[in-house]
Amino acid sequence: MGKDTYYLTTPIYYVNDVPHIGHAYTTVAADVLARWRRLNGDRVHFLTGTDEHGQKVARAAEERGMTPQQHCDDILPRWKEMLGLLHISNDDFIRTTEDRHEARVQEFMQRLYDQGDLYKSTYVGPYCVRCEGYYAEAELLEGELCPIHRQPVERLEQENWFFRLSKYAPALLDLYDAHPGFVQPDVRRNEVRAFVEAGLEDISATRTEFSWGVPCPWDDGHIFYVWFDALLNYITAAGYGADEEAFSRRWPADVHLIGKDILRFHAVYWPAMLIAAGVEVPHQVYAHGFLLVGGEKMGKSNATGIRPSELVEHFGIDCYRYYFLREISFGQDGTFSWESMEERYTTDLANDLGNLVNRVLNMVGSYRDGVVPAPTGAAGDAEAQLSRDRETALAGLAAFDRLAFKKGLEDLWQLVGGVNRYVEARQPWALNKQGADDDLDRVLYECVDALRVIAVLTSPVMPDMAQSLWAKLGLDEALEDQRLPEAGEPGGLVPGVRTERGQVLFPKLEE
RNA sequence: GGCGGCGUAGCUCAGGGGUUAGAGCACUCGGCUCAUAAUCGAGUUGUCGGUGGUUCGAAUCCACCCGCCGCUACCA
Repeated sequence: MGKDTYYLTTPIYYVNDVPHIGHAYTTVAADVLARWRRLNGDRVHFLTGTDEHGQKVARAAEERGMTPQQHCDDILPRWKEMLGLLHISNDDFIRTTEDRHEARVQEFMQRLYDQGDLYKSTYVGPYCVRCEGYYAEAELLEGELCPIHRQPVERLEQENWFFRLSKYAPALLDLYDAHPGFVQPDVRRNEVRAFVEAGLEDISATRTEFSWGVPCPWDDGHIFYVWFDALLNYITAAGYGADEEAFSRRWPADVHLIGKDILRFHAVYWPAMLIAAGVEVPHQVYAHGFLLVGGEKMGKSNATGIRPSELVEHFGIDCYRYYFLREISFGQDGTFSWESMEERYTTDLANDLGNLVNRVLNMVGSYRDGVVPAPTGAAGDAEAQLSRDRETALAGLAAFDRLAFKKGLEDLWQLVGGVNRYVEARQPWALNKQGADDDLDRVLYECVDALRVIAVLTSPVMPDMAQSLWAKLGLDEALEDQRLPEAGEPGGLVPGVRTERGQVLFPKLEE
């Protein structure tokens, strides 16, 4: 069995973090991409999960008087709640503390060890005695101080197993050059390439100063460095070493969606590990930008200031999902603000889309008792223009495959605006007064048929709204059974269906 | 310091050697009245960061300068 599945992943989230709009951003984008591929008929496997090992987790657990496992189990629901809140359609959820993961990690690392890619050496790093742990240089405060105790750290040596990363630098450079799409966007690829070209050092792959991790099978007292453990989730969850058939259908992953802060691990360490083990590398690592809040980088301090649940409560889940993808170019940093979210809600969703649905269904209701008529009147210039707008939307949405969500949504709104313009051009209220029944039938049919297409095309981004809209149209088939390109073609609507005006979509926000 | 990127309308941004520089939002005027005072049309605003250069011609290429940002390894 060869690969036949579109496999995409989010990072696995560190349990100690509190879910904030940054995590939600990556996850929603991945979900939209997953739903988009399903809409196009792909078999999709969408993975997310939690990263549960490491010293910080062990410390946090200790402070709470729990075992690390208890601590993780206790916090896990927060992350699962986020997925529920955002209506994420992941097919699997991996925890790095699961047996299916740990056993495969050990096998993978054993393989690297057996073939000589791991060797014992001495790691020297800044160590805080009171923390009983090492820090990254970047974490230290001014003057080599421990960030917690504000006391000088000392250089301490530790015997570790090192991964021969340097050996794979040429292979990595070949990879970046042969597959420019491996790291995206281009800026990020350039960074990664420059980093590797400057020369790689081998990296330590095990730790001994604490024990909360996957045990090293050939050397008691060593556990694997959490990044080796964490990155491997992408293959352990896909069936590596356990279900070779499933694995071969999914791997290599089509895309790992990540934030740019973890680019190096995904674009350097990860492919090097895979190349070493003789496993194919993923097709793409896509690093999106940061969300800025009030002009500042999202950090631990202001991250908790805006909770996804707060925004979902105020704007609704559909607007939440729509806003971040429409407002910000996915590969670049972008600014979140309450005001811009209100603006998107009001202009794009309430005025353009919600009102369009309402005005169309109201006319079908008053002129034809809610029943969609057959398009009897002749089609002319207005219909041709509407058709072009539909083409624009369909062609434009393909931008989603490049993770250019903003561009795709812009083009999709060309159709929303197009239907509004079409209504203005044909003035169904005038046709009704004149008793031009055939023409009116044509217009109403075209409008509802376009709404049908809009429901289909918006469904990856706003699945709830799309479902409500679909229900209003009274169609027999299920929305989730719709597939492109057929469902995007004109005339797919069967005359005679009974529409229901119902509740307005995206009612105006309260002041 | 090195490498890379950015600086275009009030705001967010697109474009990228060639006729009068674009989009959305905001704003102004007009039309319509089916609709969530929604919608549709028309219109206003720019020394395209600065200086110099290449060119018949530069916002678009080059150099330098100013301002901002990213990467420059073992927290995740």
